[in-house]
Amino acid sequence: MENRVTALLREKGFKVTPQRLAIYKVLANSKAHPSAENIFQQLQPYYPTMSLATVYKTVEILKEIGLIQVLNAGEDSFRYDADTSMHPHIRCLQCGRVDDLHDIDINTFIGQVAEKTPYRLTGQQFYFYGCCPVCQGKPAN
Amino acid sequence: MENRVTALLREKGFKVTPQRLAIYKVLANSKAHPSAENIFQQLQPYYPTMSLATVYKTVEILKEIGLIQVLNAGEDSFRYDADTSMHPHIRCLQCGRVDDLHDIDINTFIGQVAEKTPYRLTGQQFYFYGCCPVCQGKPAN
DNA sequence: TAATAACGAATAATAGTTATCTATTTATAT
DNA sequence: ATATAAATAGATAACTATTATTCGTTATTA
Repeated sequence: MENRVTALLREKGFKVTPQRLAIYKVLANSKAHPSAENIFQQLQPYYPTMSLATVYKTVEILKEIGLIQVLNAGEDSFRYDADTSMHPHIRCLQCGRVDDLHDIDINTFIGQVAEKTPYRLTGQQFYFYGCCPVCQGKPAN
Repeated sequence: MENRVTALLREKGFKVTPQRLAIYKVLANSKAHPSAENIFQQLQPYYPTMSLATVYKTVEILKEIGLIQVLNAGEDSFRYDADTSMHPHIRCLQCGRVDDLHDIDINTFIGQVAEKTPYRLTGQQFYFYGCCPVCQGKPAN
């Protein structure tokens, strides 16, 4: 799996560095859709000299070569997801966690839009909002 | 229509000011989903002393009392929409315009998600991306 | 019309992100 | 392995959207 990243970076003319592999690995091993700040903090113990700018530059590259997707779930910062398959996301308005929604048929929905809009479609993002199971047990803030 | 806004502001304990009515009117008369900066510029000729902070505070209030909805179509700024009905949006990746998508059945899609997720759903936003009819005629940038 | 609570404008502050600069590191060909 | 050229990482400054603060002004209510 690390080879695939290495190969793709080289193929697209980017150099392979430990930082880039580490940042991708954080995303590949997480289902929490971390933000740049988040990735930075997770790597801090292992790469104490790495700067936040490096994280931003790297996720930009990873997005460009199609290894990750960028999420904008109405927060003040972006999140990143190594699962590039097309799937909706859901955010808990109480605790802020963002989860994947899998096994949902999105194709009929997309097909419907494709039929009706004069746009040529190239992509889409679906965001749901609500209260996660954990927070349903807590008193509403 | 202006009476509805006036009444709702008062009812919720907010004062009715010319600036607030003007900002709402800009949104109500537009299908372009303007940003705060945009609203500010449109009102500049008529309210030359109005500050951008006033626009931000006002859209926050308008959102709170349910007169508008806030869009986050993956740009660096938010957009505002006086059409609070639940409808998907589509953004042209070339020129940046954002259009409404109407007459789309979103309920089966939402129903499907409601069934599968353990979250309690409270809302959703659907964003499509592509190339608008105008830009399809232009050379790709 | 007076009292009071909220507001608008100006400004400063904040936060996320991007640009710049230079020493260092990677890739490639010897 | 090593030298070389190109790209990168880190530090820092800059930038932009948004939010907070302050104070004179205005809308509401009686």
